[in-house]
Amino acid sequence: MEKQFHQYQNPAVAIDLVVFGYTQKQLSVLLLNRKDAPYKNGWTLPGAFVQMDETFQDVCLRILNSKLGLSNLFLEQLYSFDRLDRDPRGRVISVSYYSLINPELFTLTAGTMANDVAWFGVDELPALGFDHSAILSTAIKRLKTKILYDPVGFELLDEEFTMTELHELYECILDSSIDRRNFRRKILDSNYIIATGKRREGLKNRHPELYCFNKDLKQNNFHLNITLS
Amino acid sequence: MEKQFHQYQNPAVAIDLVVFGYTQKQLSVLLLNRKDAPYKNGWTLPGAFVQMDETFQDVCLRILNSKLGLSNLFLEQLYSFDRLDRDPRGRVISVSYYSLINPELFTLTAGTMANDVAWFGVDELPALGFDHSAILSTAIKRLKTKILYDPVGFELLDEEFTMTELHELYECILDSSIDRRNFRRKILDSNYIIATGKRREGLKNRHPELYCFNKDLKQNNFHLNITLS
DNA sequence: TTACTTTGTGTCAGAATAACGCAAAGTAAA
DNA sequence: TTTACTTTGCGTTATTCTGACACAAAGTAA
Repeated sequence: MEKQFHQYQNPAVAIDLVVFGYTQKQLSVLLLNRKDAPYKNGWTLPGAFVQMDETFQDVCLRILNSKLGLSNLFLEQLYSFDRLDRDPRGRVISVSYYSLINPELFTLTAGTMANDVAWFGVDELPALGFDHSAILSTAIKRLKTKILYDPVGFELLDEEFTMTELHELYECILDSSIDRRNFRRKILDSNYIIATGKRREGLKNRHPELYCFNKDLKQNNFHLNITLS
Repeated sequence: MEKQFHQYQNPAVAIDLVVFGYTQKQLSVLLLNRKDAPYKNGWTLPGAFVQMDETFQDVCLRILNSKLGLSNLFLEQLYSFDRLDRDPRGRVISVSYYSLINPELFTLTAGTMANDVAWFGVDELPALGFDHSAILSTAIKRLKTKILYDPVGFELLDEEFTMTELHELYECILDSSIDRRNFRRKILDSNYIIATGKRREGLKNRHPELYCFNKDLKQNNFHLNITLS
């Protein structure tokens, strides 16, 4: 150990999570109402400090565990934030991750740190503590570009979904309208989404076809090149 | 200040830099020969610890300053690395950045921490200390995708360059051959690169046209969609 | 002068794409 | 069941984009 490890104090390192969900045709984010200062009773992204013996992934799972009944979910590093004054308590560097889940598969429970935990539509966000608005913007921007070249959207849907549901998801995230028929063709041409042969129950006669993510497909070009309008 | 800031020790945070250069038709990386343990006399990426009052950018410039006569250069955050055992001295989180420079515009000088500093072609790399091979792979992968949709390649060339030089740069970074005539068409169609009207001196008669980056152009789609072979 | 390489520009067939038509299936209400 | 309407699945077509390649003028080296 050299001087860095003792002589100087190190910045604290936190993980902040942007958990995306999709319900009622709306992209939502999981926020947490803080029980303690700073930003007491204010909304922030869920987060936690990185302890000496924890990897980023450890911390992510710890956060998710204390706020959700978690499962194996999509998790990707987003960006690291470093503004000196981003935390009023002192120097805290934030390494942010984002996650995609289907909210209907989980039940929310506020952990010990929070008064409440809730989904907010990305268009109806409250003011956020720390620099979490900047983190969230970065996450939304990343998601918008990511779904165009990487098949990650399915993480937000049921395992089986209709083409219309997938289409609405893309229109919602990209915040623009996409021609229904061209979208279908591009999605199916990619071979990443395949028909299950099944149709959803609960309607009168026949029902729209169900599709699912093609797990067998590893190496392929998924580049939607979607025309927005 | 709550318990995080005193009761627990925080991981150290370091910045590691991948400085790319391009000379003799080869993509190179700046490496540093360490004077002290760990990895004494071994090669690593240049790096430094983040002090309490420094932003990431501050640290990047500090590193570059002590190793190069630096100017305003392209600098972008790459990824944050967190393996518990990535530094034998103890827990160190690394936030990596990468930078693109034209090596001919700078002169290297080894700082106090290093025996030597040198350029290595990305195909002739020595073994690297810490997890720096992983950082470097991440940087190369990022660069390969980035030049396809963002006009950053010019950072590696002179302000004025021939179409052939740009073409060779792309073939070198992407490690594949690109049809010369289709490349030219796509580059010029993008309007990001324009002819200067000038021709390079020093040859017998007439010389190939010079081009430069179009600074006036802010919002445009630069998507090369290059066919590799 | 000759033989060769480099550079600038064009052509063209085939692929990809945006825009849009249409009919069958599903739904809701009388 | 009939009627009016919406949703879903599948085509068609004109246009643009792209890859592959030809060719000649300019530059270079003997």
